[in-house]
Formats: sequence, C-alpha cells, structure tokens
Amino acid sequence: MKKRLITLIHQNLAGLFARYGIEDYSFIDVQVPPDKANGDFSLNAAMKLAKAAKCAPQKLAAEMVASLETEKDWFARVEVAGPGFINLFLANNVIEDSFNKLVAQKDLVEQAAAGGEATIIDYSSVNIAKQMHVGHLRSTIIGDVLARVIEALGNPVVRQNHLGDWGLPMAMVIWKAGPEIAAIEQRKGDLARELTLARLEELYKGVSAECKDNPATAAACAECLVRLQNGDSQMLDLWHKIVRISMAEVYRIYRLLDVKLVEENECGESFYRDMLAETVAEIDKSGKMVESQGARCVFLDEFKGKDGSPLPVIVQKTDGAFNYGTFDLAALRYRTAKLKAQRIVYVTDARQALHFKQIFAVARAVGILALPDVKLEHVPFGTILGEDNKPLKTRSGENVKLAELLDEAIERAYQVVKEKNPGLSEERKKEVARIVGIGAVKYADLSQNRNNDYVFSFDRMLALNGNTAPYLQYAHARICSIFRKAGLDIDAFAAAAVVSQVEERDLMMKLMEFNQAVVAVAIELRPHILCNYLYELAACFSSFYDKCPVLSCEDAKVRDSRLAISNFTRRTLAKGLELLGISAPREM
RNA sequence: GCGCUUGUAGCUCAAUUGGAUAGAGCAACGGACUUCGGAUCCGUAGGUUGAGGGUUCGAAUCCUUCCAGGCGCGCCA
Repeated sequence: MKKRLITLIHQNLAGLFARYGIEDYSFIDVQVPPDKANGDFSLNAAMKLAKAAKCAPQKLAAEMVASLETEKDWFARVEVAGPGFINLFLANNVIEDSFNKLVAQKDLVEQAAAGGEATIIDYSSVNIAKQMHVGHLRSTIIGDVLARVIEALGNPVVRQNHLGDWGLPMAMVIWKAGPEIAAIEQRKGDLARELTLARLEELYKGVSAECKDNPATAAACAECLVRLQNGDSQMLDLWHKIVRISMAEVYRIYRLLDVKLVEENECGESFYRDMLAETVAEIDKSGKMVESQGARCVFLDEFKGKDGSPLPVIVQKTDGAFNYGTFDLAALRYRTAKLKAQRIVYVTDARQALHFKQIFAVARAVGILALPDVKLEHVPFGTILGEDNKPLKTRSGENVKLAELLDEAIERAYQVVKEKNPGLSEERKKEVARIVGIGAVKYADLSQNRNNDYVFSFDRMLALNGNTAPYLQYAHARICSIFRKAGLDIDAFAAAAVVSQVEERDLMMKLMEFNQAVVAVAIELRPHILCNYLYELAACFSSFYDKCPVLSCEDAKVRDSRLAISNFTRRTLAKGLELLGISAPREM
C-alpha cells in the first residue's frame, strides 16, 4: 500500500514541483507518525524542498495539500501541521481494498527483482574439539536469521560455517586422541559413543597445557602438524574422524536451536588449505607485500598500531605458516571467484571489527576480489553478560555450555507451561516447553540492537508480558484457539475485511507494514527491527482481541471480517517468527 | 597513547536513520461484563537522552570538547 501511495503522491505533485523548478523529488517518502492524531501517514517533503523551491515550508505544504485533496478516493482528510508536515488520513475503503489484496497474495514477502543478489552469510564458525558455549550463540542465531530473511526476499543465499578445523590445535588433538581412536577401533567399539565431544575437549585442554611445560610434547604435536599439512593419510583419517565426532554434537544443538546449517555448509579453514600459498603469491604480485621481522605482511596507511607505527596484516608468519587473516583472504578470493558472491556478510563478535576492516581493505587493495564491487559487511555484536554485568561464565569461571543453557531454558519453560496450562498432555507440554524455551532464548538475543552487550536473564526472556517470544507465541495460540472453538478450518478460511472499529483499522494498518520490516532487516542486518515490529503487531492484536468480540459478534459480515483479520494476523506472526527461526505453537 | 563502541525513566530496552509532545515492558499505584485462553487489556506516575558548545525550520540521532564504561591495537582465532 505504501508503495502505491507514494506513486500516487509523486504523480499528483509532479505539476506543482515543476512550477517550482524542482526536478528531483524521487526521495519523497511517507512516514507513519508516532501519534495517530497526525494521520495514517505524514509527509515532510515541504520542509525538505522549501529551500530548493525558495518558498516558505508552510506555504509550500499548503499548496501540496490543496493538490492532494483532489484525491478523494484516497484521502478522507489532508492537512498541514506544525512547521510544514502534511498529514494524510486515509479513507477506510482504501485500507480495506489494500488489505484484502494483500491477504489474497500467497507470499507475505515481496521477492527481489532480477533474481536478487548472490549472498554469502558466514556465521556460527564453531571450533572442532570444542563444545559450543554461549560465545557461539549470537553468531549462530543472528546469522541464521539474516540468512532466512535475505533468502525469503528472493536472494540466492549460501550459508557458510567457517570451522576452526585446521592448524596446530587440530594437530594437538590428533596427537592425543589418535591412540584412543585406534584402541576403540581395534576392539570394534562404537567410536561415536565412546569418544564424545566433551572427551575430545578434555583431551585438547590437556595437551594444550602439556605443550606449555613439556617441549617433547610440543615437538610431537608440531610433527603431527607437519604430517597433517603434508597430507599424510593416517593423519587425515584421524583428523576426519575427529571432525565428524565433533560436528555430530554440534548438529544436535543446531537441530535443537532450529538453525539451518548442515554439512554442506561446512567450509572451514581446512577447505582453504591448498589455496593459501597461491593467495599469498597473488598478493605478492600486487607489489604491496613486504617482509617485516621475518613475516610477510601488507601495510595500509589507514591502520596504525600502538605507538603510531604502521600496523601490518600478516599473510605469512615467520615460520612459513599462514594465520587466520590468510584464510579469510583466501575465502574472499574463493567466494567471489567460484561462488560469484555479490554480497558477503560476516557475523562475528565486535572484537573482530578491526580484523575484518583490515581484511576487507587488504583484499581490495591487492585486488584479489574477482568481483571488485562485491559488498563486504561485518555484522558485529556485543557480549552476553551475566547478572553481574560481566561476560557470562559459570561459577567456576568457565564458559557456559550451550547445551546446558538450552536445557535449563526448556526446563524453566516446562514449569511455566505446567502451571499455566495443566490440561495439556504430558507429551504436548514437553513439546511446548521446547518451543517456548528455545524461542525465548533466541528472541531475547534477536530483539535487541546487536551492537550492545546484553544481560542474560531467564526470568525476563520467559516473561509472558512485554517484548518476548512467549508473548508473541501466546497471541498466535489465541488466534488458533478462536478458530478451534468455532470449528473453522483456519488454513482455508477467507472473507472480506471491513473497518467497523478503530482497533480493526489499527491492526490492518499494522499488518500492512510487515514487508517493510523484513526488507529493513535485510538492508541493515538487524533482526531486532522485525522483533519490534512483531511485538507491536501482537500488542495491536491484543487490543483488538479485547475490544472486538469475534465469535459473539452478531453482524455476520463484521464477524467474518474479524475472523479474516485474526487469521491474517496469525499468518503474519507465524511467518515473522519463522524468519526468526522460532516456532509458533497452535496451543501452549 | 591511538582506534572502535556504548551511555535514554529506579531496572531491561525502543525510537521509522535529521522529524512533531522521546516510547514499551518490568517494578509501583488504580481500574476492566465470572473471560472468543486474565499467559490479557486500559489508565496514573516516572526524562535536562552522561555534560557543555555548535550546525538548522527541527538533534537522542550530525560536528566538536570533555566525563564514564566495554573492547581492540604483529605473527592466537
């Protein structure tokens, strides 16, 4: 509707602007004013154009109003307000028509033109032989939502899980776990059962500590690394087994979280191992590579170190090995050349901001991007804090295991479900607890501006009121309940919507904003915009539900209309939550 | 030291990217046909947007100087 409205305004005002010698008015847009008293939409164009038109804003606004007033089919009222705002009050039948057209569409999200933009989302990035902990939560769920949203808008999306699966840590694990693997296999034991990820992590921590004070161990690990890098088949075999054991547990958590990453998305450091040398060679060709203190580096003027000295990006270490920056540069090369990415989005914590800034700058400076105008975006986010405002840790100071955190959320949700809806079967209660508990954790994260750190609180995220997943899920369940009670097939129901009360009107207007919210998330890479929208929508529905009886409404036309509005609210909530990777139960 | 980032109601967060009287939830107080699911809704109270200066029709938002927190700054990722 907004799009049609803007087109109408542009056409209507073209003549007026021409008389004032204004050529470019394409930027003219409408806003939804904060206060409903100021109309359904408002226009600040008169103030923006006043200078160019050499005309007082209020006078210009008055002329614009006079012109817009002729559109009787659209506007019930048009007025000038304040310093030159133009407030537009839509006629109810315009809202009804637009709304009914929208409801009739199959897809709630408009598809991008021309096949969209080939986009890579790099997120989650787990390390092999380490259990997932809170530190992985944000990247995993924010990245997953961005992938869903950008994909839903019709862009081809490739998800990439940049695993930490190569290098010295892996060699250390192999050195330690190798004998255990051999022993288990020799007695034909079940490897997956006996060698858990938790065990692998324990082994890794052990060697890691041992390497520090035992040079013999360190040397042995170094030798493993050399063999691994040279493609020794025995080493590679062990390496592969460890990766699979590790990822099996990661996928258990992804499934629990309803995160869409699968094995095909694994594209870790090991994937680029044979591209590193040629990447460095190509950087060298650019003439920008220099040797400094034995390492091969690229220096760019915009990056300065501690004492103002130039800060390098090291592409090859003194010992000839490559470090993480080289992997990222190789990945950029691959992603633009082979995957033909037009947009690459990295979802990692804010501490890596400088790293990505450097990598992007180097990549452009040395010309390793097959598509020079590819959009490179780092999506930083803050830290998850405990109630003490310090990074969330266990009492003993360790990272909180993601598996344990999620289990606790589900357990707490179960207690709430048991209390609020004792009538559900035990099986349903468990299912609902999972949906509500996981949804709460994800929503708590997604609903805030990702720039900031946030304090993790089960009580707040599971609250049944306010901007939480359970509140949205409850609104959804209530709508389903209406249809259950009436014995109507919710998926097949259709009727024309009409405006008979202000709550209906508000809700219909809000429903028509959905697509805009989704588009904004894709552009700004900020999921909380969609969360805010859904919360406002659910709140709007709750008011409607309170003031507009549906089933007991005597006027059949109004009753059907309310059913239609309710049903479309349900669809919108469900779609929005789906884009957030959160389920919407029909009862809870 | 330099850089990035944050500072909004007692608490947790928003604010359509420069728009109108800065909005929600929690906590507090007061209400709502014995209810289409009260897991809800409506209202009251709560603010010098860290501080000062500037830019303009208009600033939480942009520029600038301070104050306070967090993070980062050569071979870890």
